[in-house]
Amino acid sequence: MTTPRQLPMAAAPPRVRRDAAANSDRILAAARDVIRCEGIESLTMDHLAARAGVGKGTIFRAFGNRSGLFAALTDEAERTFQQEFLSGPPPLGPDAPPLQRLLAYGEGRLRLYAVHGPLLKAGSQDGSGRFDVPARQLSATHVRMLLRQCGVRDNVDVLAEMLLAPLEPDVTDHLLSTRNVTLEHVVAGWQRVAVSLVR
Amino acid sequence: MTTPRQLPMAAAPPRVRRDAAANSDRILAAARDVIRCEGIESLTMDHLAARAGVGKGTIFRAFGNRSGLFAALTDEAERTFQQEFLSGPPPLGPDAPPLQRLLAYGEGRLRLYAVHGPLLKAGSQDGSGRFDVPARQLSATHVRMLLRQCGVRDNVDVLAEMLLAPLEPDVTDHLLSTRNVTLEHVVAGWQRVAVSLVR
DNA sequence: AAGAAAAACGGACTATGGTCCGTTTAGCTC
DNA sequence: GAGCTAAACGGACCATAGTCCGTTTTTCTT
Repeated sequence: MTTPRQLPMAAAPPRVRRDAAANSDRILAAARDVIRCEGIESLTMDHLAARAGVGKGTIFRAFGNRSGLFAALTDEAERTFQQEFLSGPPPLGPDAPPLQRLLAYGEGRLRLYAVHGPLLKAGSQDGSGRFDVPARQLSATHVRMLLRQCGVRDNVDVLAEMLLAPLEPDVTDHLLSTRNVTLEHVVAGWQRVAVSLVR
Repeated sequence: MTTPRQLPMAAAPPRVRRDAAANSDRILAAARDVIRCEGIESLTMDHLAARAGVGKGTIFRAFGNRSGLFAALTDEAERTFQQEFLSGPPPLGPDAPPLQRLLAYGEGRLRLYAVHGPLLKAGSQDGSGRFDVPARQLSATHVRMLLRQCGVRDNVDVLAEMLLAPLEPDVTDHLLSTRNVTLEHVVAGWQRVAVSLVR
């Protein structure tokens, strides 16, 4: 993240103690285990601490809060997706034209839901703080850049949020569960909004 | 409220006991009082119960949960807005052309935030259940209707949600507080999305 | 007006996310 | 390897939303 770009040996890399790393791993493993065996609604912090053989404080020290834990559970997929849209091949990566990249971004984000649906839903921040997560900020920056590259000049900050808001997991969840709609419909709808906005 | 439109004596009107009604009023009054004097973050259920001179169970019996309480606090403004877009004068009401109504709807919804911002923010349902509130369903139905009247034929369910999602209070709150943006910018951005979608 | 049935009351109780701080341990220095 | 320091640990503790059920009150019936 904030690793210095300079000489690798300078500027104190904040060493991670081995017990801390090991505990984080055990917590994540236990969390996946609980989710698989008992369902996501059984994943309380107390239960998880007991299951991982760890104090509750350790979980909060490692992940900050419940949302941080869920973020960590989906971190690998998120990082992969970030790599793809930052430096991967077309249509997500920088070698594709900007509109194509934008459409691919939305589709990718929505399909992430299809894979990690319950996780994302359970982990979505409760109101405040949802926007402060680094991954979300990166996404916002990315969409703003693509909008500019598509020729949008005015009000880019606002328009980017207008495009990002419908990508939140609960929107897709609602559409899929209560209206007669498939993920393909959601993708197509979002892309239609994006195309017409840029055109 | 839910007074029957038909013959008053038919269809068992579920009588509201007088003590219940009085307590609801006292709770709402106490809530506004606490918010005004001590700030919205001091409005815990225990505190409110003590302040209203009422048991905590009474609050939950009357409003269901914390979100229900906040919904009740903004109920009057919400009902007024509903009246306006269902049967009021143009540009919100049925005598205006559909696109104009749609733009006015978005603006009205966003300006509601300017008035009741903290309330709406604090009361916004925590993830699940946000879509099941009657007011939200009415809004969704309204936007779907307007989209159809604007000539949108395909995927109306999805497109309506794409337009509704950015109207959630936390989006506006984020834009206003962290980016250099005014409510007018938010309104203009949303309207641009709506116009380009329909065109 | 008295009695009965249904509804509402209230506050102790539960569940759960998150904090605090005295104790333990990893990793560095000599 | 002994000792030191900063970091991590862990579980008691706190705050708060929401539930439960014995008690009280309203309102209907006769």
